[in-house]
Amino acid sequence: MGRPRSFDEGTAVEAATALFCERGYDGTGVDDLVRALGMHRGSLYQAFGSKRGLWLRALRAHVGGLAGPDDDLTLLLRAAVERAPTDVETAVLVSAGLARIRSTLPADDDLARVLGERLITRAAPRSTIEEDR
Amino acid sequence: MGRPRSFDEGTAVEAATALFCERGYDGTGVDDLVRALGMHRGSLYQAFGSKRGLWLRALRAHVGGLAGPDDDLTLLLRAAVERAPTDVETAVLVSAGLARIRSTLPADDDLARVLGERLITRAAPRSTIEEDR
DNA sequence: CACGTTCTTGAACGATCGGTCATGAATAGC
DNA sequence: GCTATTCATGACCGATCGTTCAAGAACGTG
Repeated sequence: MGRPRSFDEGTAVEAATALFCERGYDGTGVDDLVRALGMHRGSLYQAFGSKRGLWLRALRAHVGGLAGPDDDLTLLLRAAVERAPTDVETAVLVSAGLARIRSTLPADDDLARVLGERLITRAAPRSTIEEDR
Repeated sequence: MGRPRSFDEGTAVEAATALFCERGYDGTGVDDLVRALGMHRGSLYQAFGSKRGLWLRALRAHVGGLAGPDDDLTLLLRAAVERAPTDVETAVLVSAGLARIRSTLPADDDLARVLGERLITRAAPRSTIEEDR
């Protein structure tokens, strides 16, 4: 019973994921989330409890969807570097994500190489995939 | 001429480096820096221009001191993931740092593996080096 | 000693931070 | 139609953000 929700929770989590990928956890304000998700502050806090709650939801979904080394690893990288050292729950989810990717690789120690490659690509001054022109 | 500085710039940059390593860029407030550096806000801004100025100073020093794959890469990792995507100067310094490490490795593509290993270690739920007990 | 210069000191700024709360609207069961 | 329950709405909170600024103290030079 009660008033029905006017937003789709999955869609909201996806939008939050996109924002967190682009600006990181600390770089994303609740106002940004409110704007991007198209919901109001109160609704956001009622649905997800806190900014961190929404972050964990997004990360959990991201990790659960990981299928192989070619997936987008942006959120996992940000989580590992920015949040894992100070947020245990994030660290646990990151571990799970790493395990998922590792299990799809021929050799266990290929994981480090895959992660390193992604990191190097993302950190390039002009973070463009194409290299010509 | 003029009044002499009451702090050592190198020491201040080192203290800032430690803080940025521990809490990241966004996670470190100017108040934190002021406390850790033992100087006042005005002095900090006069000496380094801005929080970002101090960050770039610290990162530049860190990158310049990189000698091999066994060095502490925390600041470089944080810079690559947290700042490089949105801060061109940071991205350039990260590139320089990566190049320095790569040049000390037998094969070029070993760099990715080294970085990935560090990332995995740092992201572990209990970020401890020892594994027993 | 007076002057120009550089650094110190700490109060103050507007902006933004994450989070809360009271009010009202929409639904289901009676 | 009444009640209970859930969600929407947006104003509001204190805290913290990065930054600026006016005043004064410490130096070298004339």
